Amino acid sequence: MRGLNPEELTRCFHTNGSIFPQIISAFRREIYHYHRTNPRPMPWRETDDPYRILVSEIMLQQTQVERVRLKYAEFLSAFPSVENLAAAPLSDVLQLWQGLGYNRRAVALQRCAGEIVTRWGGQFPTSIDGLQSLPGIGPYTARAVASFAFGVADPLIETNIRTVCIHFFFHGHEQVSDRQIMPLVAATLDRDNPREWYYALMDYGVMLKHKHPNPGRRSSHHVQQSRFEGSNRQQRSRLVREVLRQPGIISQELCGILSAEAGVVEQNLAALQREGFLEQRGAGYHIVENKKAG
DNA sequence: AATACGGGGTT
DNA sequence: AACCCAGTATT
Repeated sequence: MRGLNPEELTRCFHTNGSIFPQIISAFRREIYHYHRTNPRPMPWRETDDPYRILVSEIMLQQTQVERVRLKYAEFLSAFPSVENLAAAPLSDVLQLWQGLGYNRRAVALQRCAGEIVTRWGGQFPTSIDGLQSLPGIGPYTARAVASFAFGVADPLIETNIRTVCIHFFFHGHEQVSDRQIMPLVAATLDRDNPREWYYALMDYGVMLKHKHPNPGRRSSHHVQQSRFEGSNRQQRSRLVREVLRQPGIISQELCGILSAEAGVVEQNLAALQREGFLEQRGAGYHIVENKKAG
């Protein structure tokens, strides 16, 4: 039986504008109790290696845990170290990434590895600012890596944490912004063990979504996504797959295979070049190749 | 502040 | 079919 009543917590928080120590303790007990009694083992929770943690965090952006498990093992087996990833052909990285979604994450991750090797001497930056200066690493991922790899306790928000806070502290509220949620994350954070605390909070959020209509819908940042079938995202992903399958393929052939209009294909090709996926040699399109030293 | 970005699993 | 996903970069 839960000792925390969302209505009561919400009223208490909003009439005082702050949260009492007793409430913080009770909240932590509830979250940690669930975490202890419902373990969710994950390989990236069993390491302190920043490289392994970064790989997991990039894969987990907008992607569910169960879908990441397999790719994660495969990826680390293919690219066991940051040096290894930095030196790998982008086409290998993209090939392995297929099925995970959001290919640009793979491009960013490899660039990130390159910068860590060349600009940071192979050592990960340990500060949030240093991490966030790297490609593909934003406010959440910088703090996640800092917390999970280096024990840095700094408030962070992602979808599960948002869900938990809205459920307990914004009962009956709509259009809740992250700006409103952040003080709660900061106040309740277990500064002695941010890593375990965040794991627990995230697991609790996942559970809540199974038991209630997703409280995350009451976030002001919640957006309904456009359909994938027939979208440009779909075209673009097929285009990348085709260039992986047939390096050097030309625009005209792509139009045929994808049964798409030339204008659409040209536009996607141009965007993929700008974003560092593709390069054109003669008429043919290739996945970008590493510059060779010497 | 809005959009684009993947793709598969769950309801 | 709709909904969801350990977000980020660009407009």
